[in-house]
Amino acid sequence: MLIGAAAQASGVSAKMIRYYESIGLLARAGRLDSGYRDFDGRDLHDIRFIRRARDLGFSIAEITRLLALWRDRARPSRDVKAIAEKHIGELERKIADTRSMLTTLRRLADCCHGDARPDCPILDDLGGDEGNRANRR
Amino acid sequence: MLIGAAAQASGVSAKMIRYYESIGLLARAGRLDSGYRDFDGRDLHDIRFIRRARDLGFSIAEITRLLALWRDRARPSRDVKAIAEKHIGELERKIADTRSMLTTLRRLADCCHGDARPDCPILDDLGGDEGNRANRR
DNA sequence: GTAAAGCTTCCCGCCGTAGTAAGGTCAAGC
DNA sequence: GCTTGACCTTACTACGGCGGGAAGCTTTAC
Repeated sequence: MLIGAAAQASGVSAKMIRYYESIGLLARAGRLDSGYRDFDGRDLHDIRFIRRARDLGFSIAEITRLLALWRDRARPSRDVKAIAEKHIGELERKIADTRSMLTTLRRLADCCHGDARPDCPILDDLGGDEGNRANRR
Repeated sequence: MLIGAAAQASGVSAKMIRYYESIGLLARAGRLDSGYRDFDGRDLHDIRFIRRARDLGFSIAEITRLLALWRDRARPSRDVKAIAEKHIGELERKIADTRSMLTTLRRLADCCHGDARPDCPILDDLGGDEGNRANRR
């Protein structure tokens, strides 16, 4: 299976497959006489694993650990769960951060006429004096 | 006012102030005979503006436009509001994406014993056959 | 025989930030 | 005057995850 087919089958671009190999996330694939990479089922599995893990927002470093655990038949599920829960915490924090931006922004946008006049509470907040600023956090 | 004081007063690192100047987001600051940058009130205002806009998640490109609007006394607030609302949409999308990861991850983590045994629905999902995969979206 | 599609490596870009190195400047204290 | 240390300067590197493209080789199809 050539890299294009593996890309097609996994939803990961050929570019990224090479990249993952280069950073050691994927094992070095076998090569044909031509020098072309030749992927087998195991390789494809790993690529799909990476793809799914990235869809869940795991970082490359986390995926490295997850893949190692996957390969380890004697892994304690505790270790996997710990990684997942740490990531869950990060996602929750990210949502909270984004939501607080959103709250502020929506309040400001709601107060803005949005017409031809120059007065704008959004700019007042960004550029403005401390007194008039909306509560930011 | 030297760059260190401006950094202190704005909460933006000296590094980033130089960077913002280098990309044209900030006007080139005046210089003392020594070559040191010399920031005045206007400069400091802009730096603080940038800081607040970044706290709200605006990109550099958006801040460039927002700063230009701020400087334009004849701006239509409509333009400002449009930028804000576009950004609100992006934040909402980001939250939705993150939340859907979170939902899947939480379901998987809840099913994982998290003990010494190797069985793990999280790894099953990531590496597993299609049949057993949790509903991902 | 030739064209096109696919592969190879290598290098550059993005965004926003941090670090580090090698040097100039300035104020304080001896 | 001289040293010390804090501060400034530019210039380069790196990060995470990609994407783009050049220049060249291989394979397939007609």
